[in-house]
Amino acid sequence: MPTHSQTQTAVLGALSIRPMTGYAVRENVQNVLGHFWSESFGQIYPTLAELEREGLVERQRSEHPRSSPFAPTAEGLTRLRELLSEPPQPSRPRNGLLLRLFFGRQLGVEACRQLITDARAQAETQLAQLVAEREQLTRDASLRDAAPYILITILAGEYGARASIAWADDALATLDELVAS
Amino acid sequence: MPTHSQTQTAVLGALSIRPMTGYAVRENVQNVLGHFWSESFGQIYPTLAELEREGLVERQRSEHPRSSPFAPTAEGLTRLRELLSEPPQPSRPRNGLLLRLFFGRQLGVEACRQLITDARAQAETQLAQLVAEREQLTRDASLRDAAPYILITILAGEYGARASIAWADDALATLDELVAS
DNA sequence: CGCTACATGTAAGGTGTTACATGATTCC
DNA sequence: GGAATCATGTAACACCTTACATGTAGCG
Repeated sequence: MPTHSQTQTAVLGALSIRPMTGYAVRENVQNVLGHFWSESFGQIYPTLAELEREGLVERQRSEHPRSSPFAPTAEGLTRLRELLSEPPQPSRPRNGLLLRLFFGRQLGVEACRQLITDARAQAETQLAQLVAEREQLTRDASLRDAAPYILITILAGEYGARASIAWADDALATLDELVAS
Repeated sequence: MPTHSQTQTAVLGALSIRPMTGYAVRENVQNVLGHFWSESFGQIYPTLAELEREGLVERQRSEHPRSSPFAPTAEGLTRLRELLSEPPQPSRPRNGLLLRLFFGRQLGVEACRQLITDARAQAETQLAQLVAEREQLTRDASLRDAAPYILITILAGEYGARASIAWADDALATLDELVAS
Protein backbone atom coordinates (compact mmCIF):
# COMPACT_ATOMS: atom_id res chain seq x y z
CA MET A 1 0.00 0.00 0.00
CA PRO A 2 2.37 2.70 -1.17
CA THR A 3 -0.04 5.59 -1.35
CA HIS A 4 -1.67 6.54 1.92
CA SER A 5 -2.99 9.70 0.42
CA GLN A 6 -6.44 10.22 -0.92
CA THR A 7 -5.34 10.79 -4.50
CA GLN A 8 -6.26 7.24 -5.49
CA THR A 9 -9.70 7.84 -4.05
CA ALA A 10 -10.20 10.98 -6.10
CA VAL A 11 -8.96 9.41 -9.33
CA LEU A 12 -10.86 6.14 -8.97
CA GLY A 13 -13.93 8.08 -7.94
CA ALA A 14 -13.79 10.32 -10.97
CA LEU A 15 -13.48 7.30 -13.25
CA SER A 16 -16.43 5.66 -11.47
CA ILE A 17 -18.69 8.46 -12.63
CA ARG A 18 -17.52 8.29 -16.23
CA PRO A 19 -14.46 6.68 -17.91
CA MET A 20 -12.00 9.30 -19.09
CA THR A 21 -8.37 10.08 -19.90
CA GLY A 22 -5.93 11.43 -17.36
CA TYR A 23 -6.20 14.79 -18.99
CA ALA A 24 -9.95 14.79 -18.50
CA VAL A 25 -9.58 13.66 -14.89
CA ARG A 26 -7.54 16.74 -14.24
CA GLU A 27 -10.08 19.01 -15.90
CA ASN A 28 -12.86 17.46 -13.85
CA VAL A 29 -10.91 17.80 -10.65
CA GLN A 30 -10.40 21.46 -11.44
CA ASN A 31 -13.92 22.25 -12.55
CA VAL A 32 -16.23 19.95 -10.65
CA LEU A 33 -14.32 18.87 -7.55
CA GLY A 34 -12.40 22.10 -7.56
CA HIS A 35 -14.52 23.65 -4.86
CA PHE A 36 -13.29 21.15 -2.28
CA TRP A 37 -10.46 19.15 -3.83
CA SER A 38 -7.34 19.61 -5.91
CA GLU A 39 -4.87 17.40 -7.73
CA SER A 40 -2.09 18.26 -10.16
CA PHE A 41 -0.77 16.48 -13.26
CA GLY A 42 2.21 15.36 -11.28
CA GLN A 43 -0.12 13.38 -9.03
CA ILE A 44 -2.71 12.15 -11.48
CA TYR A 45 -0.51 10.45 -14.08
CA PRO A 46 1.65 8.47 -11.66
CA THR A 47 -1.49 7.46 -9.78
CA LEU A 48 -3.19 6.29 -12.97
CA ALA A 49 -0.09 4.28 -13.89
CA GLU A 50 -0.06 2.72 -10.44
CA LEU A 51 -3.75 1.90 -10.58
CA GLU A 52 -3.23 0.27 -13.99
CA ARG A 53 -0.32 -1.82 -12.69
CA GLU A 54 -2.52 -3.02 -9.84
CA GLY A 55 -5.32 -3.91 -12.24
CA LEU A 56 -7.73 -1.44 -10.70
CA VAL A 57 -8.27 0.52 -13.91
CA GLU A 58 -7.80 -0.36 -17.58
CA ARG A 59 -7.85 1.52 -20.85
CA GLN A 60 -10.82 0.91 -23.01
CA ARG A 61 -10.16 -0.25 -26.55
CA SER A 62 -9.98 2.48 -29.10
CA GLU A 63 -8.33 3.15 -32.44
CA HIS A 64 -6.14 5.81 -30.87
CA PRO A 65 -4.53 4.37 -27.74
CA ARG A 66 -3.51 7.84 -26.72
CA SER A 67 -7.01 9.14 -26.28
CA SER A 68 -8.67 5.99 -24.95
CA PRO A 69 -10.29 6.57 -21.60
CA PHE A 70 -9.49 4.70 -18.39
CA ALA A 71 -12.30 2.80 -16.70
CA PRO A 72 -12.27 1.15 -13.28
CA THR A 73 -12.26 -2.66 -13.24
CA ALA A 74 -14.47 -4.66 -10.91
CA GLU A 75 -11.62 -4.81 -8.40
CA GLY A 76 -11.16 -1.10 -8.89
CA LEU A 77 -14.73 -0.41 -7.80
CA THR A 78 -14.27 -2.67 -4.79
CA ARG A 79 -11.09 -0.82 -3.88
CA LEU A 80 -12.87 2.51 -4.29
CA ARG A 81 -15.54 1.45 -1.82
CA GLU A 82 -12.84 0.42 0.63
CA LEU A 83 -11.07 3.73 0.25
CA LEU A 84 -14.27 5.70 0.67
CA SER A 85 -15.03 3.75 3.84
CA GLU A 86 -11.84 4.90 5.53
CA PRO A 87 -12.40 7.82 7.87
CA PRO A 88 -11.79 11.22 6.23
CA GLN A 89 -8.31 12.48 7.00
CA PRO A 90 -8.67 15.96 8.43
CA SER A 91 -6.45 18.25 6.39
CA ARG A 92 -4.54 20.68 8.52
CA PRO A 93 -6.04 24.12 8.13
CA ARG A 94 -4.07 26.87 6.43
CA ASN A 95 -6.18 29.97 6.02
CA GLY A 96 -3.97 32.82 4.85
CA LEU A 97 -6.77 35.36 5.19
CA LEU A 98 -7.45 34.62 8.85
CA LEU A 99 -3.72 34.45 9.58
CA ARG A 100 -3.41 38.02 8.34
CA LEU A 101 -6.48 39.26 10.17
CA PHE A 102 -5.37 37.64 13.42
CA PHE A 103 -2.29 39.86 13.36
CA GLY A 104 -4.34 42.71 11.95
CA ARG A 105 -3.04 45.14 14.53
CA GLN A 106 0.33 45.04 12.77
CA LEU A 107 -1.28 45.30 9.36
CA GLY A 108 -3.62 48.21 10.03
CA VAL A 109 -7.37 48.65 9.85
CA GLU A 110 -7.54 49.77 6.22
CA ALA A 111 -5.62 46.79 4.86
CA CYS A 112 -7.81 44.48 6.91
CA ARG A 113 -10.95 46.05 5.51
CA GLN A 114 -9.59 45.50 2.02
CA LEU A 115 -8.80 41.84 2.72
CA ILE A 116 -12.30 41.23 4.03
CA THR A 117 -13.93 43.07 1.15
CA ASP A 118 -11.93 40.98 -1.32
CA ALA A 119 -12.89 37.78 0.46
CA ARG A 120 -16.53 38.81 0.38
CA ALA A 121 -16.40 39.41 -3.37
CA GLN A 122 -14.74 36.05 -3.88
CA ALA A 123 -17.46 34.33 -1.88
CA GLU A 124 -20.14 36.05 -3.96
CA THR A 125 -18.52 34.84 -7.16
CA GLN A 126 -18.21 31.33 -5.84
CA LEU A 127 -21.80 31.31 -4.68
CA ALA A 128 -23.04 32.33 -8.12
CA GLN A 129 -20.95 29.55 -9.69
CA LEU A 130 -22.31 26.96 -7.30
CA VAL A 131 -25.91 27.98 -7.89
CA ALA A 132 -25.34 27.73 -11.63
CA GLU A 133 -23.78 24.30 -11.23
CA ARG A 134 -26.67 23.15 -9.12
CA GLU A 135 -29.19 24.15 -11.76
CA GLN A 136 -27.12 22.47 -14.43
CA LEU A 137 -27.02 19.31 -12.35
CA THR A 138 -30.79 18.89 -12.48
CA ARG A 139 -30.64 19.01 -16.27
CA ASP A 140 -27.91 16.41 -16.82
CA ALA A 141 -29.75 13.10 -17.16
CA SER A 142 -26.52 11.08 -17.36
CA LEU A 143 -25.76 11.91 -13.74
CA ARG A 144 -29.16 10.81 -12.48
CA ASP A 145 -27.87 8.29 -9.95
CA ALA A 146 -25.02 10.38 -8.61
CA ALA A 147 -27.00 13.63 -8.61
CA PRO A 148 -28.25 13.61 -5.00
CA TYR A 149 -24.73 13.12 -3.67
CA ILE A 150 -23.26 15.76 -5.91
CA LEU A 151 -26.07 18.07 -4.85
CA ILE A 152 -25.06 17.65 -1.21
CA THR A 153 -21.50 18.71 -1.91
CA ILE A 154 -22.66 21.72 -3.92
CA LEU A 155 -24.93 22.66 -1.02
CA ALA A 156 -21.96 22.50 1.36
CA GLY A 157 -20.20 25.05 -0.84
CA GLU A 158 -23.26 27.27 -0.91
CA TYR A 159 -23.69 27.23 2.86
CA GLY A 160 -20.00 28.01 3.25
CA ALA A 161 -20.09 30.88 0.79
CA ARG A 162 -23.17 32.42 2.38
CA ALA A 163 -21.50 32.14 5.77
CA SER A 164 -18.41 33.90 4.41
CA ILE A 165 -20.53 36.76 3.12
CA ALA A 166 -22.42 37.18 6.38
CA TRP A 167 -19.17 36.98 8.34
CA ALA A 168 -17.54 39.61 6.14
CA ASP A 169 -20.36 42.06 6.81
CA ASP A 170 -20.17 41.36 10.52
CA ALA A 171 -16.38 41.73 10.53
CA LEU A 172 -16.52 45.03 8.63
CA ALA A 173 -19.02 46.35 11.15
CA THR A 174 -16.70 45.30 13.99
CA LEU A 175 -13.83 47.22 12.41
CA ASP A 176 -16.07 50.25 11.91
CA GLU A 177 -16.78 50.32 15.63
CA LEU A 178 -13.06 50.10 16.28
CA VAL A 179 -12.35 53.14 14.12
CA ALA A 180 -15.23 55.10 15.64
CA SER A 181 -14.04 54.58 19.20
CA MET B 1 14.17 35.01 0.13
CA PRO B 2 14.45 31.33 0.89
CA THR B 3 11.07 30.71 2.44
CA HIS B 4 8.04 31.44 0.30
CA SER B 5 5.81 29.77 2.79
CA GLN B 6 3.81 31.54 5.42
CA THR B 7 5.50 29.86 8.35
CA GLN B 8 7.67 32.91 9.03
CA THR B 9 4.53 35.01 9.10
CA ALA B 10 2.88 32.78 11.65
CA VAL B 11 5.95 32.60 13.91
CA LEU B 12 6.79 36.29 13.74
CA GLY B 13 3.14 37.12 14.27
CA ALA B 14 2.89 34.95 17.35
CA LEU B 15 5.97 36.60 18.84
CA SER B 16 4.51 40.03 18.04
CA ILE B 17 1.62 39.34 20.39
CA ARG B 18 3.84 38.15 23.20
CA PRO B 19 7.51 37.00 23.35
CA MET B 20 7.76 33.27 23.94
CA THR B 21 9.85 30.15 23.44
CA GLY B 22 9.54 27.89 20.44
CA TYR B 23 7.72 25.41 22.59
CA ALA B 24 5.14 28.03 23.51
CA VAL B 25 4.79 29.12 19.90
CA ARG B 26 3.79 25.60 19.05
CA GLU B 27 1.25 25.44 21.85
CA ASN B 28 -0.25 28.73 20.77
CA VAL B 29 -0.44 27.64 17.17
CA GLN B 30 -2.28 24.51 18.27
CA ASN B 31 -4.64 26.15 20.73
CA VAL B 32 -5.30 29.64 19.47
CA LEU B 33 -4.50 29.61 15.77
CA GLY B 34 -5.44 25.95 15.57
CA HIS B 35 -8.86 26.66 14.10
CA PHE B 36 -7.37 28.06 10.93
CA TRP B 37 -3.63 27.38 10.98
CA SER B 38 -1.15 24.65 11.79
CA GLU B 39 2.58 24.28 12.19
CA SER B 40 4.67 21.44 13.56
CA PHE B 41 7.86 21.37 15.62
CA GLY B 42 9.78 20.45 12.50
CA GLN B 43 8.78 23.79 11.00
CA ILE B 44 8.89 26.07 14.00
CA TYR B 45 12.41 25.44 15.30
CA PRO B 46 14.22 25.76 11.97
CA THR B 47 12.19 28.89 11.23
CA LEU B 48 13.08 30.42 14.59
CA ALA B 49 16.77 29.65 13.94
CA GLU B 50 16.52 31.27 10.52
CA LEU B 51 14.78 34.34 11.91
CA GLU B 52 17.50 34.66 14.56
CA ARG B 53 20.26 34.40 11.94
CA GLU B 54 18.58 37.16 9.97
CA GLY B 55 18.31 39.34 13.07
CA LEU B 56 14.53 39.41 12.95
CA VAL B 57 14.10 37.89 16.41
CA GLU B 58 16.34 37.65 19.44
CA ARG B 59 16.29 35.87 22.75
CA GLN B 60 15.64 37.97 25.75
CA ARG B 61 18.22 37.81 28.50
CA SER B 62 17.46 35.36 31.23
CA GLU B 63 19.28 33.26 33.80
CA HIS B 64 18.29 30.10 31.99
CA PRO B 65 19.06 30.55 28.29
CA ARG B 66 17.02 27.49 27.58
CA SER B 67 13.73 29.00 28.66
CA SER B 68 14.33 32.57 27.53
CA PRO B 69 11.64 33.75 25.15
CA PHE B 70 12.18 35.02 21.61
CA ALA B 71 11.04 38.54 20.82
CA PRO B 72 10.86 40.24 17.42
CA THR B 73 13.42 42.97 16.77
CA ALA B 74 12.47 46.27 15.13
CA GLU B 75 13.45 44.81 11.75
CA GLY B 76 11.42 41.74 12.63
CA LEU B 77 8.28 43.83 13.09
CA THR B 78 8.94 45.60 9.80
CA ARG B 79 9.38 42.26 8.09
CA LEU B 80 6.17 41.00 9.65
CA ARG B 81 4.24 43.93 8.23
CA GLU B 82 5.73 43.22 4.81
CA LEU B 83 4.78 39.56 5.03
CA LEU B 84 1.26 40.37 6.17
CA SER B 85 0.88 42.77 3.24
CA GLU B 86 1.50 40.05 0.69
CA PRO B 87 -1.70 38.68 -0.78
CA PRO B 88 -2.97 35.55 1.00
CA GLN B 89 -1.92 32.42 -0.84
CA PRO B 90 -5.04 30.40 -1.48
CA SER B 91 -4.44 26.94 -0.03
CA ARG B 92 -5.54 24.07 -2.20
CA PRO B 93 -8.75 22.67 -0.82
CA ARG B 94 -8.68 19.09 0.44
CA ASN B 95 -11.97 18.20 2.03
CA GLY B 96 -12.03 14.46 2.70
CA LEU B 97 -15.66 14.55 3.83
CA LEU B 98 -16.97 16.13 0.65
CA LEU B 99 -14.75 13.87 -1.46
CA ARG B 100 -16.49 10.86 0.08
CA LEU B 101 -19.97 12.32 -0.23
CA PHE B 102 -19.38 13.28 -3.86
CA PHE B 103 -18.89 9.60 -4.65
CA GLY B 104 -21.58 8.69 -2.13
CA ARG B 105 -23.35 6.44 -4.61
CA GLN B 106 -20.47 3.98 -4.28
CA LEU B 107 -20.41 4.33 -0.53
CA GLY B 108 -24.11 3.89 0.18
CA VAL B 109 -26.73 6.06 1.85
CA GLU B 110 -26.20 4.79 5.38
CA ALA B 111 -22.46 5.43 5.46
CA CYS B 112 -23.08 8.91 4.06
CA ARG B 113 -25.60 9.66 6.78
CA GLN B 114 -23.04 8.61 9.36
CA LEU B 115 -20.35 10.84 7.86
CA ILE B 116 -22.67 13.83 7.89
CA THR B 117 -23.84 13.14 11.43
CA ASP B 118 -20.23 12.93 12.60
CA ALA B 119 -19.37 16.16 10.85
CA ARG B 120 -22.34 17.86 12.46
CA ALA B 121 -21.24 16.75 15.92
CA GLN B 122 -17.72 17.97 15.24
CA ALA B 123 -19.05 21.36 14.17
CA GLU B 124 -21.11 21.59 17.36
CA THR B 125 -18.06 20.89 19.47
CA GLN B 126 -15.99 23.42 17.60
CA LEU B 127 -18.72 26.04 17.90
CA ALA B 128 -18.87 25.59 21.67
CA GLN B 129 -15.09 25.95 21.88
CA LEU B 130 -15.12 29.12 19.82
CA VAL B 131 -17.88 30.71 21.87
CA ALA B 132 -15.92 29.93 25.03
CA GLU B 133 -12.77 31.43 23.55
CA ARG B 134 -14.65 34.54 22.52
CA GLU B 135 -15.91 35.09 26.04
CA GLN B 136 -12.46 34.50 27.45
CA LEU B 137 -11.06 37.05 25.00
CA THR B 138 -13.14 39.87 26.49
CA ARG B 139 -11.68 39.08 29.90
CA ASP B 140 -7.98 39.08 28.95
CA ALA B 141 -6.84 42.67 29.44
CA SER B 142 -3.35 41.97 28.11
CA LEU B 143 -4.78 41.39 24.65
CA ARG B 144 -6.70 44.65 24.60
CA ASP B 145 -5.13 46.00 21.40
CA ALA B 146 -5.22 42.79 19.45
CA ALA B 147 -8.65 41.75 20.68
CA PRO B 148 -10.82 43.16 17.87
CA TYR B 149 -8.74 41.36 15.26
CA ILE B 150 -8.72 38.11 17.16
CA LEU B 151 -12.46 38.48 17.61
CA ILE B 152 -12.92 38.67 13.85
CA THR B 153 -11.11 35.39 13.29
CA ILE B 154 -13.10 33.67 16.02
CA LEU B 155 -16.27 34.97 14.40
CA ALA B 156 -15.18 33.45 11.10
CA GLY B 157 -14.95 30.08 12.82
CA GLU B 158 -18.37 30.52 14.38
CA TYR B 159 -20.03 31.43 11.10
CA GLY B 160 -18.36 28.45 9.48
CA ALA B 161 -19.41 26.04 12.21
CA ARG B 162 -23.00 27.24 12.16
CA ALA B 163 -23.04 26.85 8.38
CA SER B 164 -21.76 23.29 8.73
CA ILE B 165 -24.53 22.44 11.16
CA ALA B 166 -27.26 23.93 8.97
CA TRP B 167 -25.80 22.19 5.93
CA ALA B 168 -25.70 18.85 7.71
CA ASP B 169 -29.40 19.06 8.54
CA ASP B 170 -30.21 20.03 4.98
CA ALA B 171 -28.05 17.22 3.60
CA LEU B 172 -29.63 14.62 5.88
CA ALA B 173 -33.08 15.74 4.74
CA THR B 174 -31.96 15.39 1.12
CA LEU B 175 -30.82 11.83 1.75
CA ASP B 176 -34.10 11.05 3.53
CA GLU B 177 -36.01 12.07 0.42
CA LEU B 178 -33.73 9.82 -1.62
CA VAL B 179 -34.50 6.80 0.54
CA ALA B 180 -38.23 7.54 0.54
CA SER B 181 -38.48 7.70 -3.24
C1' DC C 1 14.76 11.21 43.39
C1' DG C 2 11.65 10.15 40.01
C1' DC C 3 7.89 11.91 37.17
C1' DT C 4 5.93 15.32 34.36
C1' DA C 5 6.13 19.13 31.67
C1' DC C 6 9.24 22.17 29.34
C1' DA C 7 12.50 22.83 25.66
C1' DT C 8 15.28 22.07 21.42
C1' DG C 9 16.69 19.97 17.46
C1' DT C 10 17.41 16.67 13.40
C1' DA C 11 16.86 13.06 10.02
C1' DA C 12 14.02 10.35 7.11
C1' DG C 13 10.37 10.01 4.41
C1' DG C 14 6.14 11.09 2.23
C1' DT C 15 3.39 14.43 -0.38
C1' DG C 16 2.50 17.57 -3.82
C1' DT C 17 3.63 21.34 -7.21
C1' DT C 18 6.03 23.41 -10.96
C1' DA C 19 8.46 23.41 -14.90
C1' DC C 20 10.03 21.12 -18.54
C1' DA C 21 9.85 17.86 -22.42
C1' DT C 22 7.39 15.42 -25.91
C1' DG C 23 4.21 14.16 -29.13
C1' DA C 24 -0.80 13.31 -31.22
C1' DT C 25 -5.18 15.07 -32.84
C1' DT C 26 -8.24 18.17 -34.68
C1' DC C 27 -9.83 21.98 -36.98
C1' DC C 28 -9.38 25.68 -39.98
C1' DG D 1 0.28 22.64 -42.91
C1' DG D 2 -0.02 25.54 -38.84
C1' DA D 3 -2.24 26.54 -34.45
C1' DA D 4 -4.72 25.19 -30.61
C1' DT D 5 -5.91 21.71 -27.81
C1' DC D 6 -5.46 17.12 -26.16
C1' DA D 7 -2.49 13.89 -23.92
C1' DT D 8 1.33 11.89 -21.23
C1' DG D 9 5.16 11.80 -18.46
C1' DT D 10 9.17 13.09 -15.40
C1' DA D 11 12.62 15.40 -12.69
C1' DA D 12 13.70 18.81 -9.44
C1' DC D 13 12.36 20.94 -5.74
C1' DA D 14 9.58 22.80 -1.86
C1' DC D 15 7.07 21.63 1.96
C1' DC D 16 5.71 19.42 6.03
C1' DT D 17 5.10 15.67 9.42
C1' DT D 18 6.66 12.04 12.19
C1' DA D 19 9.70 9.87 14.88
C1' DC D 20 13.65 9.93 17.19
C1' DA D 21 17.23 11.85 20.24
C1' DT D 22 18.49 14.71 24.02
C1' DG D 23 18.40 17.21 27.88
C1' DT D 24 16.46 20.70 31.77
C1' DA D 25 13.27 22.50 35.38
C1' DG D 26 10.10 22.02 38.78
C1' DC D 27 7.37 19.55 41.86
C1' DG D 28 5.71 16.00 44.92
